[in-house]
Amino acid sequence: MTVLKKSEVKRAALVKATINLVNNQGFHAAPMSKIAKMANVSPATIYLYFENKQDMINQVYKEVKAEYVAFAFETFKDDLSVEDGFELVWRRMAKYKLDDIEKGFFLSQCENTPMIDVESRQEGVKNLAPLLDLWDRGIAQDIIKPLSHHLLYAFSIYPLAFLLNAHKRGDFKITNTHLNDAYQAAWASIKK
Amino acid sequence: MTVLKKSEVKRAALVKATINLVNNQGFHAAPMSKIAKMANVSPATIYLYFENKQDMINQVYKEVKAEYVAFAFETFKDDLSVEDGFELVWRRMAKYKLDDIEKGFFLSQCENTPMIDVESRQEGVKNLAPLLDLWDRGIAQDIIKPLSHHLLYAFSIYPLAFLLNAHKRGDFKITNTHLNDAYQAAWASIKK
Amino acid sequence: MTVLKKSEVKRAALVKATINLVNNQGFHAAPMSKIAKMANVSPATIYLYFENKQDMINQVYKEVKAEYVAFAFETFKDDLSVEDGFELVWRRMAKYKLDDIEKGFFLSQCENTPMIDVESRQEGVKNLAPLLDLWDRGIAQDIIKPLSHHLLYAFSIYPLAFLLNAHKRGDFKITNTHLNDAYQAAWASIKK
Amino acid sequence: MTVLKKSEVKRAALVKATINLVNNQGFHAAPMSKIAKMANVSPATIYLYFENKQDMINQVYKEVKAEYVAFAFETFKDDLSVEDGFELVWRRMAKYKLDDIEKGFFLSQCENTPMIDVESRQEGVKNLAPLLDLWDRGIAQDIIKPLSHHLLYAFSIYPLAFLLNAHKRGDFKITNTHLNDAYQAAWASIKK
DNA sequence: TATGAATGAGCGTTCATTCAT
DNA sequence: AATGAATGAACGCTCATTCAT
Repeated sequence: MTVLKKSEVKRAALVKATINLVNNQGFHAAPMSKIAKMANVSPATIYLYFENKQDMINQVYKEVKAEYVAFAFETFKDDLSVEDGFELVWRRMAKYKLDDIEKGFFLSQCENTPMIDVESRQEGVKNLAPLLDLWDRGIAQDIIKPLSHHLLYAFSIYPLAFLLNAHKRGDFKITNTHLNDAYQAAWASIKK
Repeated sequence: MTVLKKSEVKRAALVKATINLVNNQGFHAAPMSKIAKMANVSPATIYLYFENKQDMINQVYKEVKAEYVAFAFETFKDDLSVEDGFELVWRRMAKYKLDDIEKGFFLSQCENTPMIDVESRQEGVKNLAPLLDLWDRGIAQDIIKPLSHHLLYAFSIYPLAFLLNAHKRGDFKITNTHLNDAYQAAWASIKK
Repeated sequence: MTVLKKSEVKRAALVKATINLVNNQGFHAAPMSKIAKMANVSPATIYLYFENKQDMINQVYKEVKAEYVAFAFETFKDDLSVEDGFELVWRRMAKYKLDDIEKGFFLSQCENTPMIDVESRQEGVKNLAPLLDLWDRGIAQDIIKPLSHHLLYAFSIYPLAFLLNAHKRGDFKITNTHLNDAYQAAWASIKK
Repeated sequence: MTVLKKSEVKRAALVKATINLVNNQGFHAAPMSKIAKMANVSPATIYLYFENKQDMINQVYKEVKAEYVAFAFETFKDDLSVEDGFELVWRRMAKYKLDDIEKGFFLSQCENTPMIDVESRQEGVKNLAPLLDLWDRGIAQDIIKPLSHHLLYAFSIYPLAFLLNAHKRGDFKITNTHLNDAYQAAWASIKK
């Protein structure tokens, strides 16, 4: 509607190009010049939208993470039972990552790298609040083991990243059966 | 008479420096010049021990991975029951990573990065054979769920990487209790 | 309106610097950094105009060679007699090299070096076509010895390079008399 | 016979390796380490025989040049007629270069490069004294044109370098007929 | 005499970033 | 808002040379 619209297009192209390039060869093989070329803009244009490369990576991370979490919780409602709620969220997380492998893989790569700064990572975690609340409810109801959120996350959510990586590398094809098995394993690991 | 050739000392210093620098800032922030400086050698010396940077990273990865797996299986015996065997290996894996956080974290970082080439990764996986055999035995004995090795690994072993990263980042202190809880979760996720 | 884009100025400066440095110390003593400095640009700027050092040398060679040949044939016409045509071209070749000793010497240095790739050299030779045609005409008219073009070139044109080198080195000053003598020798060597 | 003998072998191997490598890719592609490897000695050993790379190249040049000239004049006698003497020397020069193409090509490459220092080049020229004397005799006898030695050399000897280069590059195969033609051209260019 | 290990300096090249328009 | 040209700094790596034995 406004003049800004055009810029949104360019920004989106830059974000997409960044994800694409980082995925294919890692951060070190995603130079600004290539990102610019893939997004069909001048290198200088990048700096109209982002402060620098660090900032760009972090913004892209935060955006994708936010989109991911939003999708995961979109149909979630507080009145669901703990188990139903967890399964719903878990399956939507898996769905998001499998439906948009590029973004899913990008998130996985960011999970362990020091390129994402502390603040961005914390902001990413904050979005998970509804899940943590659900876990706390489950713990209170004696349905879920009374463990640290870190442990619950490590065993029920984090494994998806590994499966996705193996899937993307071609080592392992995630079928529907695998997905069901995986959910069962996730739930088994945290349920009381 | 064990003679430590000077070269082995330098090589070890280089390996250590590589792990250290990669851990602190990621691969892209571990230039050869810094690695050399940290290892107290000339940049040119690196190339007496490694073909190039790629080769260096991969060799370091393979060495650490081999050491890690060797440690994990050191006291393992085939006549252990499936559950005892798994717990033994799991706890030694955790112990290795916690005792030498630097190496543990380095392995985590390597898990997802495209800097490690396919061949090195596969060699790393090959070392896990005894664990896979144990799982197969467990499946045959109806003790462990009949799942793909990828799934078993994702839920019972991979979560350790997440906990270690959080620990290293200072988000989360891994206590003995956590470790026991974690083992319970790992076992719960794969046991029938 | 002839607009000299800034870039053409820089490119020309780079070409000039390359010729200059290669002449003074040979290819191995003409590092990109020195070339950049002499041309008053950043090292990185070179790569906006040339793909790499090889490409640069070859482009410079081809340009100078083309300029040289263009000059040599500028006033040549097909209706000249064989002898007049040859003398004209020969003298203009000599004039070009003596008027711009730097370029002349550069061409000499390129004549024998493996730094010039096969393709560039062949392109350089292609430009000589009118001279080869003239020789063929001379052979047909029984004015010139029926020799391979290589032989005709070796004895009538190539010697200029030697004289130029000696001149540049200061061993030998090429006077007008020398030039006339040289032409006589060149003609004597190929005329029937 | 003496201890020196062994070193002569190594020295000779180094000289040969230098010629070989310089020929194949030019000076810039003949690093000391490769030369050492090809001569089956340690890089450090080179410095027992030569002061540094410059010195090495120059010594090799001087040696080959001396050998070449010695061969050329070996059967030459002062009582030969000017024309017979010239033909004899010319043909032996050609023979040397064609019989040992490696050395012949090496000399050609040295002819124009600034890598050979002034002193070495002059020493190379000094060896040609008998030829220059012959020319002077020819001039006195009114058989040869009264030209500067530089001119006589440029037209009667230097062309061989061009033919050899073309031959080595594979552009042009020097046959016996070509050789005879070449001699005729050489003589024609300088004879009165 | 001879070496393999080691090196500082410097190579060709690329990078994230900025400038002039 | 957008750019292509330009850049200083730094990269991975190689070189001629020296050192310890």
